Amino acid sequence: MATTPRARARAQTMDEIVRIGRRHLATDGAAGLSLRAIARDLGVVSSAVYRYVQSRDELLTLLIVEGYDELSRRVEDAVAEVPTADPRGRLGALGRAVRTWARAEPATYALLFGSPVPGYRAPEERTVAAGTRVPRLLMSIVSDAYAAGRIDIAAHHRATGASATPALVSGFEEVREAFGIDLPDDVVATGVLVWSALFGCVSFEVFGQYGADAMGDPDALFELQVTRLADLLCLP
Amino acid sequence: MATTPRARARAQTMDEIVRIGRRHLATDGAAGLSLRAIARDLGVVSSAVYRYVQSRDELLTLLIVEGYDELSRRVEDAVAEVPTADPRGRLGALGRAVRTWARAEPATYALLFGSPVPGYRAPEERTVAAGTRVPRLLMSIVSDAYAAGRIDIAAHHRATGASATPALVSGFEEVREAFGIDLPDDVVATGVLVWSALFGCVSFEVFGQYGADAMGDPDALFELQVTRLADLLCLP
DNA sequence: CGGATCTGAGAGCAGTGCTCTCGATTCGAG
DNA sequence: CTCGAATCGAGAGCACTGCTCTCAGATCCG
Repeated sequence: MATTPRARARAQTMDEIVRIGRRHLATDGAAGLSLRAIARDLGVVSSAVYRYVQSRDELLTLLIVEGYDELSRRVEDAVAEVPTADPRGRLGALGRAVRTWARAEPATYALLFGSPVPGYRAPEERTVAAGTRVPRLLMSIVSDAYAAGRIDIAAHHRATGASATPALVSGFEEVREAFGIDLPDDVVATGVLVWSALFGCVSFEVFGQYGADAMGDPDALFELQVTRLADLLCLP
Repeated sequence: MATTPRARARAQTMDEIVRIGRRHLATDGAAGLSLRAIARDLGVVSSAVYRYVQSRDELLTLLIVEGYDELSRRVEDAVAEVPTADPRGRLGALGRAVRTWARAEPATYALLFGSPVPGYRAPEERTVAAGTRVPRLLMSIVSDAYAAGRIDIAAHHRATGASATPALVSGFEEVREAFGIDLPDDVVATGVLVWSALFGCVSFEVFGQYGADAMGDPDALFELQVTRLADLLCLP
């Protein structure tokens, strides 16, 4: 199908809107994202933008999906460079990729993992697929290591211990299904914890919770944290 | 000094502004916080509130400080109910208190620990003191346990291992000083990790990163996560 | 009592998201 | 090639925001 000039122009304008939106997001943050400002940068009157983007929230959704995709791509590329036989290295690569991207694109990171934008409800059918790629990859790293018998189960049980596992958590069946993994409950739980903890560390750093420069060497601190998270999974 | 009627009225109005602000924060989120709306609820014209609050950011700061204070009070109360000799119980109480408050006041929690409000810079001299009470308490739990010889150092070193400690992290001297603790580097690092991880877990839950109801039983999941974090510190 | 201070009202400026209408352009079927 | 239909940009307009300014009245205090 020969794309008509009009369709071409439309796609081009659409791209440019998202591009300018990304720039404004990086500059002024999510709350400062203004369709009128985008229209100005586009050299067009404000109402014209509404021919392309239904609303401000629609643009937000576009930026969210693109953000997830970009983060996922970076993370997947980084992990792919480490052999499957080195789960600890793969987890480290994943963590470093997340942190590097978050520091490079703090506004987009905040849009994805920070406070939900009030009044904005992400349409799940458009964002979940993009948003689960990273946790899926993390779980697959754990799953591969477990399947290959490379998780020190004895150590894992020594750490988690029957008495230390307070209650059987229901609902992990859905997690197993959603992520296509087959791991025992305690390993799944630890995986979820590592996932949350990783983003907790990155968020604290990106959002400035550590307070100015309280932590002398953020890089070294993060390396240490990632190592401890791998310890938590008893990865070799 | 006998407080004049005018001073009394002023303090009262001030309180009411903050009270209404808190309500709006819970209802519409930080971005939806509008001085004009507050003025309306106060039955006063918009410019009048500027007699009490210098700007919207000033109000934000007031709400932030109050949020930190409230959270800290809850956490300290919860921890105080557990004897010092039970560090694991104290850590659990701390975590549960944070999570309970965060779920009860998601908007305030987001204001404190979510994406930084764009264009808003928290005046450190007013927020850091309030903001460090919880991490200070967490560190003191760890410190007390360590001083009492109740951290299984052998297990801790088995987990962290010399080879697993990638690099010496400089800057922990400042942390030790700021928190008034005297712990070896690896224990400090683990404490910081536990702190970040705890808020990562809570943030993921409050901000809906787990996706709708993917996790069947959030309470049980959190208990499990807190237990694993205590394991990470090798607490008894 | 009377000057100084504080307070609320109101108008106004610049910005926002979003809707509507109205010409002009472009598309595609006849 | 033509003509109706679809698309597009411009502009005005509505309701809202933060914030500033001025003005009149209330209150304080020496």
